[in-house]
Amino acid sequence: MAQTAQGTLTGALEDYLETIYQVLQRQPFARVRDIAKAREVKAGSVSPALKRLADLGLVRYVQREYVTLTDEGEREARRVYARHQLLIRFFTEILQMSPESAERDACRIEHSMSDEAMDRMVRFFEYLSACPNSPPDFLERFHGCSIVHGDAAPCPHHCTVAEGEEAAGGHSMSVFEMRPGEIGCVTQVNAEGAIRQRLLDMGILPDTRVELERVAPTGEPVWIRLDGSQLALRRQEAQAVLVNRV
Amino acid sequence: MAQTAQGTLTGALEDYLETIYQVLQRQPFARVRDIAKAREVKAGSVSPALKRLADLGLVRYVQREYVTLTDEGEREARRVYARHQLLIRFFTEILQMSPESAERDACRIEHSMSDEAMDRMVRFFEYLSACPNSPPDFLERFHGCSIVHGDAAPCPHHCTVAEGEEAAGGHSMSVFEMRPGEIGCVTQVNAEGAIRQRLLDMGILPDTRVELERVAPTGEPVWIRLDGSQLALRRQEAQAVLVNRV
DNA sequence: ATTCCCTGTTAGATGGCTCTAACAGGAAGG
DNA sequence: CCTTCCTGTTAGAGCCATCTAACAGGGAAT
Repeated sequence: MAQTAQGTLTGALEDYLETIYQVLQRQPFARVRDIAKAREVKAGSVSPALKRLADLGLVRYVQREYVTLTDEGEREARRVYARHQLLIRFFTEILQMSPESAERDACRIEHSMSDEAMDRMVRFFEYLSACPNSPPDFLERFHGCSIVHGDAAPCPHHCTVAEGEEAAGGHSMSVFEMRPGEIGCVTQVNAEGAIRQRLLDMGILPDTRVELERVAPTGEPVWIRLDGSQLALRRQEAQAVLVNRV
Repeated sequence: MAQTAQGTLTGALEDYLETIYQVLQRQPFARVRDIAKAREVKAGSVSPALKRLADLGLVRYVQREYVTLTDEGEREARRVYARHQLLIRFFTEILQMSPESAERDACRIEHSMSDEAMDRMVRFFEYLSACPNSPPDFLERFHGCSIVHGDAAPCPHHCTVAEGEEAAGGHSMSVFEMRPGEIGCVTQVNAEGAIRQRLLDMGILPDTRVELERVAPTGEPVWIRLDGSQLALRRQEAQAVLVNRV
């Protein structure tokens, strides 16, 4: 995909390495078949990959024999696997993603994540579980909030303390209630499923500035300006975007 | 890199789309040169990419003329760009990564992130800023904790309330203080820089189970078992890994 | 011993992404 | 008018990753 220096450990090779590592944790040997099956790839693709890994000194590979990792290969495999595990935990335990999505995303992101990202993500976990100064029930509160488990009604707390927010400086309302020329700062996208995804994909994210340009005479398509581009929202969409007036 | 159905919007093409979108936000026109410069790619690589984007109906592209996005192209570009912005904010505002790393990681991850991951990440922001039930000073406390701004000494709170943790069930100590056969659950990797990274790369992450196997007579290399593999830790490393006895 | 099957290797093809180098088109200037 | 320069296109090459299909080697069954 991107340009890579030749003879480099590429994303796919990291994947092979990780796969071999995982196979060797379950079995005392790793055959081409096992690797092909685990990676959902044909056997014909595995051989050349092993050859390249052997050239890089990460794998001991005698044709038609079992595959083993060198010390450096195992170190590298552990490195990738550690990222994998960390991402899985972050996606499932913190963000509450489904195991399937977490696995899929982790498999792809583990290869393009910087050391720094890993470092900071670990600190997040450390903070939550090891720092006595952290709110002890943070995750429970987060996951119990209706914002998070999507199928519930809009956050009741949010509605009941709307006056509190107004006191704090902004007016809480939906884009549908804005007047032409008004500017709002998005606080929440109060919708589920396809509508929510459509709004997020448009770039309507928390803390984004939205200006209402005009409303169609029938009231139905609402035109907003965001990042310099114009977007049309249907009634249902406009009502779902909660903002603070600024 | 991976197998892609032909005629598909691939990661690199998404990148071109996003680049065009960004260029068009600054300028009223997008030339091949602008795109090449922004993507740090030679002009010769841009032409065929534009041709493919035009075939997909995402770009209007007349040879030697300016490039513009079709409606669908702009929608797609906004989608990718929204992910980009979200990741940037997450990396910098939550995880406190440097702007450079955040930018680099976001550029690569934005193409391989599921809708679900985006959804849940947005909910995290929404929870922090819109749910009155969330700890209002969560980020301040998190970022103020010595676990997070790495160069500081080990978290003072952590040390002073060690008895509290013991009362909660586990003994807090370092791997260096463990006895052979003992099993510990990692709570914190109390090191910085290369040592920290090395430990994380080995898979020593929060909530990982570590068994102490044996200590060299000189006390210096400590052998541990983790996920079924043996690892050697130097004194400094073993002392940095804080665990709860289980 | 011969045959069959399972496994792994190799060769050839496809597609993506990039580069370099050669070439084309147009505008400005002599 | 011709030259020069800037820009963009094209062709050819390299690398990666995958597939399919043909082939090789070894063990087991006949």
